Amino acid sequence: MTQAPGTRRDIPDATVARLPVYLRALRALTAAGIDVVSSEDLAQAAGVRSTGLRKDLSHLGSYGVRGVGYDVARLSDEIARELGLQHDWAVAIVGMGNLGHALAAYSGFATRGFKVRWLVDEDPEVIGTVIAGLTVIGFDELAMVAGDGLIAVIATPPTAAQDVADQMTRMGVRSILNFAPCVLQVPEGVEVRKVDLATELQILAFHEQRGRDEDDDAARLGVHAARVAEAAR
Amino acid sequence: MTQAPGTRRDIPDATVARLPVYLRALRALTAAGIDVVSSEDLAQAAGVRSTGLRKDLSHLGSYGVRGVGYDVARLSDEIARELGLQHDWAVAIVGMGNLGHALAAYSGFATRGFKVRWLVDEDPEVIGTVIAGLTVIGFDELAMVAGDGLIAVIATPPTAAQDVADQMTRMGVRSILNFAPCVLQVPEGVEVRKVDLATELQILAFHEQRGRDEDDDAARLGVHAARVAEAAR
DNA sequence: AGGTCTTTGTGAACGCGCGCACAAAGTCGC
DNA sequence: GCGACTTTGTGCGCGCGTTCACAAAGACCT
Ligand SMILES: NC(=O)c1ccc[n+]([C@@H]2O[C@H](COP(=O)([O-])OP(=O)(O)OC[C@H]3O[C@@H](n4cnc5c(N)ncnc54)[C@H](O)[C@@H]3O)[C@@H](O)[C@H]2O)c1
Ligand SMILES: NC(=O)c1ccc[n+]([C@@H]2O[C@H](COP(=O)([O-])OP(=O)(O)OC[C@H]3O[C@@H](n4cnc5c(N)ncnc54)[C@H](O)[C@@H]3O)[C@@H](O)[C@H]2O)c1
Repeated sequence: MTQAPGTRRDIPDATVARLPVYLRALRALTAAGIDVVSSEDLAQAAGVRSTGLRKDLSHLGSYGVRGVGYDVARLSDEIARELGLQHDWAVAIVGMGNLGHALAAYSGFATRGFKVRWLVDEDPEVIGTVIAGLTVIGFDELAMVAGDGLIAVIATPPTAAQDVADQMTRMGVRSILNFAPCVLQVPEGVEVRKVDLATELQILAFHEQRGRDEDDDAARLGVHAARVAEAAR
Repeated sequence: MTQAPGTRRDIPDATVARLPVYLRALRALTAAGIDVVSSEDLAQAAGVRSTGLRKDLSHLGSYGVRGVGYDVARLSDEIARELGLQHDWAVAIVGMGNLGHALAAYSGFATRGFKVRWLVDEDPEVIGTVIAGLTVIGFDELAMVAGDGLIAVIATPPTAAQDVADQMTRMGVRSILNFAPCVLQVPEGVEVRKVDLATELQILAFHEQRGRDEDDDAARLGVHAARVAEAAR
């Protein structure tokens, strides 16, 4: 590695998006009692090519041992550090409907560096109720307690999402995960990631149809070939 | 357009991933009573650049009118056709826990070309119960009724996901949306898309930390500059 | 009917990310 | 200790996607 400690490294977005997958695979290896892994095996577990994995890891320094592989614990720590997961991040879920309930009850956040700390809604009927051990609060209350580095999850209807995003950014939130199927306008410096299930299904539908059309083509070509053969004799 | 009707067009993956967003924006315009839109305005609504939007649309043919813009209804139809949304697609949700319940109750699928037709679980306690108007069934029952073009949504714990995927592919499913945080191995020709919330949050955490570090750097540089200034006088 | 003006569609340049090939480095056997 | 073997780290080329610049096409005004 030619990287001085403490120096800012610019890691490609594509690599950053894969680091969580590597981290998950590494945790699974730890749980299985494996403490050294080759790039080939780890790549297999993460569903990528080994050469790509090595290039990704090279961006955070050279923590592998040639002829041996990577120390699972060491690499886990390095990736976690790079992702900023030494400490838990506080999460606020906004919109406690069907989806908000499921998210509040989800145990997968706590094991991966996040603590759902606030549940927020607008409906006076919902505010004050207890969900998964947390009392639902309103925006005014959140504005008073929200600290730096809070991550907001928007699970309101799309009609309310922009308004919610505006309020969150006003109180200093710079990271938003949006489940509402709509485009959010946010100020410079605020990062939005979206999860859109219907969009995912529509992409699947496109390929499903394409596969079906290709089958049709194959059938047509088969018929055509048969006709040619018939005409030829 | 230099494209003969009925010819297979190869549309870039990146474009396919954006078509659903355009379609959603177009539907909103229809609802607002707008029937002609410029690439500039549509791009704004979709959160992309107008030049990129036009290039995307050019892949499906030239349906715009120069000097005017695009006919909203016409373009909606063309995109829906391209995505294979003339008819609804049947969806089976596997794993009726917290997330499965929320998905089954979600109204956003029906309005965007999908019909949740089967709810599947393994637990005998859950099989036979009615959720959102549908009776939960087991795999054996699904295998008997599942038709061609079925899209499977996996909402089971990650430990069960691979097994579920195997069973689904065996019964001919070629499109899977996976919510379990794990990598799925599937045969050639089967398309898997994954939704991993913890991964999304970790990507946000990375940028959040990076922003924080940059603030630190700015502060440090400020201190440094002050010291330099002090030393200079 | 002709001119102007708006907006589309596309060729070309650019940058990024992926895959390949290979050298460097370190381990293990003898 | 030395050689063979394993596995990492990286320079390079290629293909894809995004952006830019501009010409073509049609509407609208006079
Ligand atoms: N349910 C799902 O499985 C699912 C799946 C994908 C996407 N989504 C999307 O997630 C969002 C939530 O879905 P849902 O099914 O939970 O909806 P829901 O109607 O059940 O719940 C919405 C909640 O948001 C609250 N809310 C409304 N406006 C608010 C505001 N301004 N501030 C704070 N809270 C507000 C409401 O009081 C309600 O509790 C929707 O945008 C939906 O499209 C849901
Ligand atoms: N709850 C959330 O908000 C949330 C968010 C993100 C991801 N996830 C992921 O989604 C998945 C489901 O989460 P959940 O909270 O609903 O879990 P859950 O434990 O509440 O429900 C899991 C359900 O799957 C069923 N199941 C288990 N094995 C099965 C099998 N082999 N075949 C069919 N059904 C089977 C169980 O009977 C149960 O009903 C998990 O992988 C979780 O990590 C959940």
